[in-house]
Amino acid sequence: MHSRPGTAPTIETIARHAGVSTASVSRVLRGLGGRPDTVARVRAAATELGYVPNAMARSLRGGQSRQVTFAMPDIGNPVYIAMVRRIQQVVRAAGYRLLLHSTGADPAEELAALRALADRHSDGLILCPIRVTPAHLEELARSAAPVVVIGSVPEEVPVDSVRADSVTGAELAVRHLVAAGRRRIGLLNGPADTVPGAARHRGYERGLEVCGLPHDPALTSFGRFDAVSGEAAARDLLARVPGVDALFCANDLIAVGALRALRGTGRDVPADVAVVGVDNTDLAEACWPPLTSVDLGSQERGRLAAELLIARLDASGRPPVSRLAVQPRLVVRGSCGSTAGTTATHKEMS
Amino acid sequence: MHSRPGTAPTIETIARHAGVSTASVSRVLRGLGGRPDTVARVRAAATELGYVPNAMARSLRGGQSRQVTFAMPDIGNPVYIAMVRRIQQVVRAAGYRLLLHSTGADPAEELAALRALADRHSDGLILCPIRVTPAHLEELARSAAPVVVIGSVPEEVPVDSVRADSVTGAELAVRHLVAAGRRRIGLLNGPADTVPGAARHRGYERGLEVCGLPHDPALTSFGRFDAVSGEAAARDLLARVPGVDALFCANDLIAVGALRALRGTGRDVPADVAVVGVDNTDLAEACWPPLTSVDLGSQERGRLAAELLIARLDASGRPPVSRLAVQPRLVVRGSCGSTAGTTATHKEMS
DNA sequence: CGCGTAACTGCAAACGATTACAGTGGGATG
DNA sequence: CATCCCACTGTAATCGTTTGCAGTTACGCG
Repeated sequence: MHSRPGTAPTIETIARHAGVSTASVSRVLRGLGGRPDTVARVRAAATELGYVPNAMARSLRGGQSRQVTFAMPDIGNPVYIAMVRRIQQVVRAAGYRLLLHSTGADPAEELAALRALADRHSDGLILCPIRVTPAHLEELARSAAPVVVIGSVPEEVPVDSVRADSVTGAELAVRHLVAAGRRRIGLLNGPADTVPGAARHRGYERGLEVCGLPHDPALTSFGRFDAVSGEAAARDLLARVPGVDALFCANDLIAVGALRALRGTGRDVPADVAVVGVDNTDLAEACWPPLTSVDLGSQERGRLAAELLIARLDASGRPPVSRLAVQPRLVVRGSCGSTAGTTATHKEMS
Repeated sequence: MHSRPGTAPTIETIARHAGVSTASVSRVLRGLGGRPDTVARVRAAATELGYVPNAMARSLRGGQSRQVTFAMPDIGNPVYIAMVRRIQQVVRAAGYRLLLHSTGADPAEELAALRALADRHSDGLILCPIRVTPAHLEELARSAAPVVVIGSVPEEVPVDSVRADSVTGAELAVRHLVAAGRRRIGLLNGPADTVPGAARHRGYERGLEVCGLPHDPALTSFGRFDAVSGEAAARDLLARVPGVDALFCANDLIAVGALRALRGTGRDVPADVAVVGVDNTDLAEACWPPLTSVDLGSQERGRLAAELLIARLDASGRPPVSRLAVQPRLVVRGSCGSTAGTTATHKEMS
């Protein structure tokens, strides 16, 4: 069983055991010189007693916890898992531990995550908000530790960020559907008052406009960013406008729900209705037909965000604020009855 | 931007500001009495200066970090996400933060997670190992902080654990397939030398035996626990034994791969080949046809593990070792051409 | 042999909070 | 008015580590 409190050897134990001062133990163990015999004795004592430095004491003294937090809306959405994976890679390589915080897309929880930085348990935060309220901006401005936002923040807030170009992504999807001969393209969106919801709506309208198609509000529906909501919204829309020949879904979860609804109402995908999702998650490969999806570079956003944060933490000088954007890429699969594709890039913007 | 180091107010700052000692500040802020005017002054100073107690200092003094770690094999597998979600719920409710560690099913990483407890950055660990080596048992026995294992550990290791009954789960699946009229049932397994791999293999054999079917080793294949491996294994098996009429897959990822292979070789599911997965993840609902899957109670295992850990952390007395087991349950969907089901229970075993 | 220099070492002060202990005051009681 | 009690407060030690500073030692060189 695990050791009783007060049992673990401290630097003091080692010092007594090796007949030197605690200062020497610390120095030897951190590799800062020492006479060969001292080094040997300390090393020996340390291994013999199985000494491990106390991380909390070290953090207190050193002023940093070597931990970073990732706060995301919903751990059930595979797109965030993709981010977590990359973030974990980067931060672990840099010697940081990763704390997780699934906020449930609740602004209050997001603010809590930001405010929690004040207690210094975390050296930095990667925040993936889905709505950005004035309160967010306020807290971002006075945050106690560096924050990197995955998403869009107004220019005037001097915070590192990595955003996807959702608008262009949605436009890409619509144009692809039009190129494939679709004319009555529905939009199954998430909540209208979220940043991604608004952006994808805008991109959808822009896509229609560019292609010279009319914008029929009856083809647009708002719900949540999950499969259950997606299925319900699709059924609704299909009932309301039976002639729909394509559905652009604001994320892959919604798309999966839509596929279910389409099967449930006896339509073939892609023959009767084409479907396109967003995020290019593992789900897109798992479902049937395989889902054409707009890849918003979640992996890359995760990696970049983590790298930005680490850079800011490790840099002694204050690097200038970075605002990165990742370019969308359409990954064509079976659900839209077509085969053309585009490729991804990301570019730095400021 | 975030505040420069040394800027944040400490208990000392508040003390000076309120004209009292640091002890009084601490007491007031922890709600341990005080004269009304003192309380008022301290509270006022604290809010005015935006004081937040330093978590590291508190941890050092208090001897606990109020953090727990969850180490799992693969964050890309939705079954572990289901666990994370529940674990996070429980530990947050108890006032703990959650650290994440995806080990990549690498025993060395798992051992590292165990040993990392020695630096006291985490008060406890929930470990989900996929192999259990003697080294694991050794480290478990001398771990520096409480550990709860999700999975099977030998009786003689006195560690809290929550296990699924994979053997019975696999047996359930096979019996169901036989009841649905299948006779040549293949097994697409993960690695043979893993605990779940071995258990599911055993359950598969037991199922065949109980139903009086011959056990043909040609129908069994071992690979990894992911979709790519599942697809390859399925193609192999189908080429080797064209007459297979059912595939029992050791997890949902493998099953998703198998579905792809079946479609690729022009077979209908469930008409030609029935498919059953394990874990009942979100994927089972997302794919087509919807996947019949053995629910091994991942959500409940996550919850129970977290509760066990919290109980051991908060309890002053040492609670006896708990070994919980969660009962499997078959969730029938379209992929096996049948409609009967069973229900889940879990029971305490020691 | 004396001196300067360099390497090593130990003491003690931080880091920021909690808390045992002792002191202070006020009010109630005799 | 003296006494006791109690609630409150402050001092200082403590958690375990790192690190500035000063003191020690050894060694090379003139």
